[in-house]
Amino acid sequence: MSTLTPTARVILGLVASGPRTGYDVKRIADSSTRFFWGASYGQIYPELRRLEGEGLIESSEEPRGRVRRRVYRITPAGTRAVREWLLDTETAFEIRDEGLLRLFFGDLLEPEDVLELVRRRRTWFELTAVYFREIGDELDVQDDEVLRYGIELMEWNATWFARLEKRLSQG
Amino acid sequence: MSTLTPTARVILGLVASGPRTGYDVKRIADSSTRFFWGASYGQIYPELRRLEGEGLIESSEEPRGRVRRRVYRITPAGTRAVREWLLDTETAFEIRDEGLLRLFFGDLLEPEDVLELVRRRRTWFELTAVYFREIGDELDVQDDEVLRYGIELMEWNATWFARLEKRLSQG
DNA sequence: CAATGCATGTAATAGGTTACATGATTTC
DNA sequence: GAAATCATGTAACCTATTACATGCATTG
Repeated sequence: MSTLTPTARVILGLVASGPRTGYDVKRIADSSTRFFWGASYGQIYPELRRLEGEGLIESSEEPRGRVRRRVYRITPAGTRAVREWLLDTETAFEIRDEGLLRLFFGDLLEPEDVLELVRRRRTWFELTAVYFREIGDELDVQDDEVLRYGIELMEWNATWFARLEKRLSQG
Repeated sequence: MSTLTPTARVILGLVASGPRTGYDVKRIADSSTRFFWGASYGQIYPELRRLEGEGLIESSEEPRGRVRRRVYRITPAGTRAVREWLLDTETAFEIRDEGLLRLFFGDLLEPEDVLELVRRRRTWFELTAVYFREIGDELDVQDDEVLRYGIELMEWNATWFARLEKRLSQG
């Protein structure tokens, strides 16, 4: 049983959700999983071939006119692999947040600079929350738990930094 | 002006906070910035030499007994570089969350499996929140905004997944 | 005297992005 | 007929982790 990379699992999951071209995978990932696990072309096309080599997906040429086009579909072995991964207990959770890093080194700055940093951060989270809401309205996916999580996480962050802002400006 | 990698900035920030050996940097990063930006030995030692080569830090041999030991200190140019970075507006924010990815592909699972997944996630966040609190108690850093953020973020997540759990089990 | 901690380092490998090249089709 | 979208791909590069090697000092 080969161990798949996280990106391979994203790709496998997307193909398991329906027949996809490499281009499809990129497009869908960019508008959904991107926020918690992205994928670039440099990964997608080689990985699709690798997954096919391992028998987890299979493909057929389905050109549109004269545009060559390869559609991938999940195999029974692929379905088993996806389910196995989804039921696995291992949990990778990682935040890479440069703003938080800056706050951590706040002692190296003047108090007013820290305040400005916090203010910018609050604004950024507010804007991102709005942006996520717009995605939901456009795609009309009110029942998407993950998108809901994203929106509420951004809102929580905006609130947290607004509170810190108040504390710092009064403190 | 060379552009520093995020890890280089973490290292630079830690050296700016006080004289450090490579070992110090690793130890401190592991107990603090690790949760939002880690650093491994494979990065630290070469990066310290690179930063010294650029004149942002300088070092001196300060052996303890017969154990060779090189202590790095920030230079004026290094101080300028750190401040410049801290005041920069660019914000890298990234979450890599496999649990969320699993939830996203929930349609590929039976509802009871999704419920179990959500339950495990809730538990994990609860435990992590407790763990973060313990770090705060041990280090006695009640005024550390970043640690506070970590604790509250874990608690918010625990609550969010508890709510989802309820929603799913009631249908 | 064993285990743990302090201390430095590197080679191999993994994982991923960026930037580019190519060309058809559809939409405005 | 220009621009956007669909579609596939790769070479070069960057960043980072893992696993290992080495050895002294301190603590129980």
